[in-house]
Amino acid sequence: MRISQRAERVGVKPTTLRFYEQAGLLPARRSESGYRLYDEESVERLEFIATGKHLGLPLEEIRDLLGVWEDGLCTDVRARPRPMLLARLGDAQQRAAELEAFTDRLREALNEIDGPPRPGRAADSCTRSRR
Amino acid sequence: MRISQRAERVGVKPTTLRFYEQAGLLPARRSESGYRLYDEESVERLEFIATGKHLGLPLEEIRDLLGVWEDGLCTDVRARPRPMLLARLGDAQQRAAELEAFTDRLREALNEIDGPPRPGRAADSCTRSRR
DNA sequence: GTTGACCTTCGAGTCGGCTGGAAGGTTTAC
DNA sequence: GTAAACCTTCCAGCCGACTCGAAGGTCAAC
Repeated sequence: MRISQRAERVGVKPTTLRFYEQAGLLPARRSESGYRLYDEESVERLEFIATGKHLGLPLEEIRDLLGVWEDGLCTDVRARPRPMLLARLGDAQQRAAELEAFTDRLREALNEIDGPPRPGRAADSCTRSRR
Repeated sequence: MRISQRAERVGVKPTTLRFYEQAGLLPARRSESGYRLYDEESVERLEFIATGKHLGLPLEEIRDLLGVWEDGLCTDVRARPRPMLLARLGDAQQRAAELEAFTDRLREALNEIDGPPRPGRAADSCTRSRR
């Protein structure tokens, strides 16, 4: 599959795929004439990249993590990715906690908007002070 | 409290606070001579900003959400922020799911690294194909 | 065999989010 | 009263992550 089709199927632009290749995130085979060729594995990688990006990881980090999936489980590299995985795991847990606090705040705001109008709170009581 | 102290106390640079003010995220009172002055509320706002950033929201979005906390609960603006809050809530839930899937993959990789060496898998079986 | 869609590389541009420097005003301590 | 530390505005620069355009090669269809 060539670059345009792959790009379209995952919802990005061909330039982005070229950029990812250059950044070491998405290797591509080449045809005889030099065209990039993508197989199904590239979809998996691109989904992984999308998730990492959505979680706010920089491409460099995503590239390293991809390296862990891709060929990181061989004995000779066993030791290397461990600290990174642990660090990322810690991040992810912290982020999950933040996310929960954040959704709580959002829900709270929604409740205040949607809930029954509270008697003690007139419209003109709206000041800069919160809660 | 002036800009340097506030910046130091929340772990950012004064330039960043000025940038946030200019971007409409962090208003500041001014002294007679024009110095920015920050009260305790600014810490709350900055924590909120930090969380939003950590969740990957653009500053523009964070600014709008801050507007909701800040003065969004008055009757005359009740209707406005609701769709945004719902959208953000949806995002947050989706993100939480992604985060969980991601930590699962991290843990899985750690298990493969740390776990007992599996007999059927020699060091030279390390190929590009995954799992 | 030429047209048009697609591909290549390379280099420059864009955008968000800062970051730093210059030129000058204020405050504090000696 | 002056030096150091801090503040102001303004404007230019940087970094990550794309995004685009130019100049040219490839390939399928007519």
